[in-house]
Amino acid sequence: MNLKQLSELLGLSPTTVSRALNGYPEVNAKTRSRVVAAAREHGYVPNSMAKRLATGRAMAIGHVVPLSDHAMINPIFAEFIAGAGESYSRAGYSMVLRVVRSEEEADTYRALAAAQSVDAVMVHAPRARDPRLPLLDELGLRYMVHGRTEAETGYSWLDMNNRRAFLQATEHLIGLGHRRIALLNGLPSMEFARRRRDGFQAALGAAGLPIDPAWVHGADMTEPYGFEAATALLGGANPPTALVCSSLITALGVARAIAAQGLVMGGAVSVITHDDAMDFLPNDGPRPMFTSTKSSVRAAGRRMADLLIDMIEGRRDGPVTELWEAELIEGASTGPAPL
Amino acid sequence: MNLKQLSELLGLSPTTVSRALNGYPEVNAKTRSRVVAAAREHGYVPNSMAKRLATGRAMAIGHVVPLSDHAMINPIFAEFIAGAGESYSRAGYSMVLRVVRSEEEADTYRALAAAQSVDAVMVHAPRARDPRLPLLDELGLRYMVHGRTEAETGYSWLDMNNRRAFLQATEHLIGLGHRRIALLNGLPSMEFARRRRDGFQAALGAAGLPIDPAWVHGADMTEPYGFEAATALLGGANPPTALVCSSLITALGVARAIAAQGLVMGGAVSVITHDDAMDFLPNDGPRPMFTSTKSSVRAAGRRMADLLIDMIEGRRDGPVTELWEAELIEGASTGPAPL
DNA sequence: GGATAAATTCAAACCGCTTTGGGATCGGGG
DNA sequence: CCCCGATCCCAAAGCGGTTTGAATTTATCC
Repeated sequence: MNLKQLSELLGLSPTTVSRALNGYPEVNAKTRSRVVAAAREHGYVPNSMAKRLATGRAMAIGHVVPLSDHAMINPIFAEFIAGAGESYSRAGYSMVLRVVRSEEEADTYRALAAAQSVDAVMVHAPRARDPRLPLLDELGLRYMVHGRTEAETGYSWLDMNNRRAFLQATEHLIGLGHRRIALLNGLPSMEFARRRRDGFQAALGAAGLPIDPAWVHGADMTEPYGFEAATALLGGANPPTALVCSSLITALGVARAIAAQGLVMGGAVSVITHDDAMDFLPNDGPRPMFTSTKSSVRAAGRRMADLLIDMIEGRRDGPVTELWEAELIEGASTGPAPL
Repeated sequence: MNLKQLSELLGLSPTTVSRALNGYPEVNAKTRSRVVAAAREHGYVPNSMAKRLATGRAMAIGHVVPLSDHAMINPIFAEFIAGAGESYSRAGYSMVLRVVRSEEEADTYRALAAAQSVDAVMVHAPRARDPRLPLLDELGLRYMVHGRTEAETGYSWLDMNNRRAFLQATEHLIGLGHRRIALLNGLPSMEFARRRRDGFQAALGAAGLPIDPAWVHGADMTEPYGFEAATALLGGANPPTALVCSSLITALGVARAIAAQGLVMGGAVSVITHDDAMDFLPNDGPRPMFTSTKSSVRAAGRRMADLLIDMIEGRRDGPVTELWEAELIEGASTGPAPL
């Protein structure tokens, strides 16, 4: 059933039927309800391609994820997708996902722009000076960044206050008497990791504690990474009494390492981790397993999608930025520093 | 730059330019190379909506994920998406993801079909008799199922041999002398979980071991689920000496529970888990942490996308089915049953 | 060299919707 | 009673491609 057939069936012109269904004012209320009823009855839904072609709006938002970059296709990304997808669906948009080899990334953006396949794109995991932003500016493709680059103005972004979260986490440990604290960060090339390290080091500096570069690690946030890094750290001479960790997954590896050494987490060794609130790893309840700085990536995805759609539809303009604060939640993994 | 502009610029008709770019034979080789060169030079890319409207092919594959169903938006789903996305991109398709409330699921399929927004859909996490399949048949929407329903014919699917994997895993434990074995399965409503339980019970039955329903658990495969179920099992009277587990994530919770009881995994308690090969939880190396039945979900996504595209493009027809065998890999989590 | 077949190219119709620019139709005011 | 502005509806022209059917060129053969 297409528009023409429906209009013939109703004895109306396609024009009127189209207007009736799209809520234009110049159609009689009676006519409109007749049209709407018929459309529903016959299950008429406008052909999406025809509609998109005619309106020039793709009703879609692109996500380009480079393949070689392991850190992207991970549970955190999945959470974001879930949140954004929720908002997209609610607004009638669809998500266009392209998984490409990283050397094809730029061309993929070009193609998306040239083919007008999407109304905007979402940019994930920015670097300090990310080449994607100037490219997208050049292409005239609207975008929003999850996270920030080094610069914080001139584009739309939503970010967690990584620096402050890690500052607070570290201060929390210092407040518990810890003096020897290590950091298991994400990939150093990622801007979020830089900011987290900044916060971590700022807290140490403010407390007059030395910063040992050997105690600052950075890698893809896997479970074995946590295990191995923690094992090495704890096995060294004069080991740290506390660890700050960038991901709950890595923290699980840390917990495993601590147990393997016969130590007790929250006793001899304290751990505090950032928690992206993934629902297959709930770290909650009255006494969560880990003390954490928590911020829901899914909620961020939802919010960013809403904002981006507002921009696309002209309800909001100019770069919009939002900085979210993580919540420090006390769990079982921290305790006073051992004497 | 659109087709008309490009053709004027070349002094050719849109017809010829279109044909030249799409590889039709009835165009002079010289003309073709001239057209191709000009297109590349001016960065001409056909408007995707116009092309899709004209050809009637959406060049997109839909994934509808119901929101309330927590089990779907999880790392396993993300892996699948990554694999399928890879194939889609290679073939020029895009993935259309719709995250909807479960009560909207059917209507979403109807809308996708009516609007002709996708050429096919991928069906995830089927139940024994999944209402989606008859719906899709009725809508005439092509689809492929990741997993199987109770029935195994009449539709296209790719599945892991869940029954045999769990049969072998259980046999492996029995071979090590274990007599008291528990199962931590996925959600019982899922068909894959039923098949896994079948395999598990078949192995017990074949060995003449009793099947204690209290030792068969089923839930969303989270980490705390593993911890709690294992804690309860191990804390009981006459506890199991081995556990079969449906997911590496849950297995991590099990490992934590074992450590918390002061037991040694692979010693007093053996664990064998299914491993979907998620790259943030690599369970490999010369001596992986867990003995596992391994099957890459990402590879499954890749393969299914390839098959589905073959069907869409007419290179293959009739229901196609593929049954993958998981690989049993010995790790550190299993050992002979304690005396 | 002209007829005939093959190789190229083109004009126009079409995909299914939106939207512009008019026409009817109707009610109210002068 | 006639005119004018609303109100409601419609024909036709896009949107930017593909594809059919026909026209034009070029090559081939007697």
